[in-house]
Amino acid sequence: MHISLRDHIEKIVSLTDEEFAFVQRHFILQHFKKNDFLIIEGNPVKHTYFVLSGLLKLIHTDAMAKEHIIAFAMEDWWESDFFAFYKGTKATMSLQCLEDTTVLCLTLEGYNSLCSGLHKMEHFLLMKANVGHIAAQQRILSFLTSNARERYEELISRYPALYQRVPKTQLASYLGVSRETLSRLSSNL
Amino acid sequence: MHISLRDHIEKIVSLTDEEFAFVQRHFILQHFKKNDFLIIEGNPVKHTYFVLSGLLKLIHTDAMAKEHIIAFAMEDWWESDFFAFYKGTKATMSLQCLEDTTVLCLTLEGYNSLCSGLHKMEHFLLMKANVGHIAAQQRILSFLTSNARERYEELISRYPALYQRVPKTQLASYLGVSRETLSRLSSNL
DNA sequence: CGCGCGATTGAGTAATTTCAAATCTAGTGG
DNA sequence: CCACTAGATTTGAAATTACTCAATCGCGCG
Repeated sequence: MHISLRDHIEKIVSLTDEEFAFVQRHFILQHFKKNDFLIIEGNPVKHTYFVLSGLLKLIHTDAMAKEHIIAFAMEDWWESDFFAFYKGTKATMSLQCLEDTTVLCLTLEGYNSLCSGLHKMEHFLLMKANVGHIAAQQRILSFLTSNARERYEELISRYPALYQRVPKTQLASYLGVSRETLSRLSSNL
Repeated sequence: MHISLRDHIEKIVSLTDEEFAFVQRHFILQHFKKNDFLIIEGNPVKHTYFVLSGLLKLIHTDAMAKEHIIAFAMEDWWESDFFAFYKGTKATMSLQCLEDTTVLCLTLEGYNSLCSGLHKMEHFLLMKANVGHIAAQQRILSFLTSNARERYEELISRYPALYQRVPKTQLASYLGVSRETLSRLSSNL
């Protein structure tokens, strides 16, 4: 039960069969098991990933070995350590499976070839980057304006599926509170 | 003493004189005074802005009339309420001058004309959007991993100029702490 | 049954907020 | 030059919020 890459792209730009064939040649299909790493902090970042099914977390591990979740990536999302991916530097974040996950992989060469070979795809990627930027700004805003309880409510109302699919500990790590605090918050809603 | 738009663009893609002339026709130059608003919450968003000189803040005002700073925009930065700009909806953020400021304004039509008329500019804008996305993610990460003192130190080490140019109250509002807390933090560094 | 993981609860501590008051500073007008 | 004012900053004290550490609970699974 996978999202179709073509449908995903055609939400933004329409493609001929020929064009889509060109696009498709740039991607490699890969399967990962729960807890597998797609990107490991300190290693090079070979790909940006389009999630067909499953669930990923983009994390950073701090000096005290505490894990922080920068983003979840579910079906139909793109994710990577974008800075390291574009710059060719070592990853400062890891990308790990919360569930068995199927992704399409795109290399930087593929990315550039896609942009220069098919204008529409550059436009598509521009729209995607803008959406990512906007989403990140929204999250910053929720850190500024909302306390832990409100952020928790926002999260589960926006992504009800997450509540079912991931342990509360992971939600706490995304919200920036301890698991104990999150537990106390959810007990008296 | 302005940044040159052409230099700014040519950091990423090179342009012929002819191409730059085409680009330039899309922008309007505007001057604003300290405290003026470029975007007002609840109003339509006509432009995205490239800052030539001065300093802006992108803010959201919450239910208790408390102001939160989502971003500063200094020389050489692009800023807008991007969601409202792209979607043509009402602004959920305001954009206001912290100093007298000169900007180049680009409408959505201009943006689209630029993208379709000159491929290189679409690539340029894609790079800019990616940088914006990455910067926003970094800020999320600093909320997750750092306490107020650490965020404050990061901020002034990354943007020492801000320390001089804006009142501490504004820095507090960017960092997500009360001005009193920020004052106590800076007193015992 | 018993293990292991995740979730909960309690108690004490640390960080931050709020509200109020006191200071400080730069600019203005006399 | 001084007095005055508005804005910005600092300080104090009490209240709130979240954290840590430790113990306990609940449940699915071999």
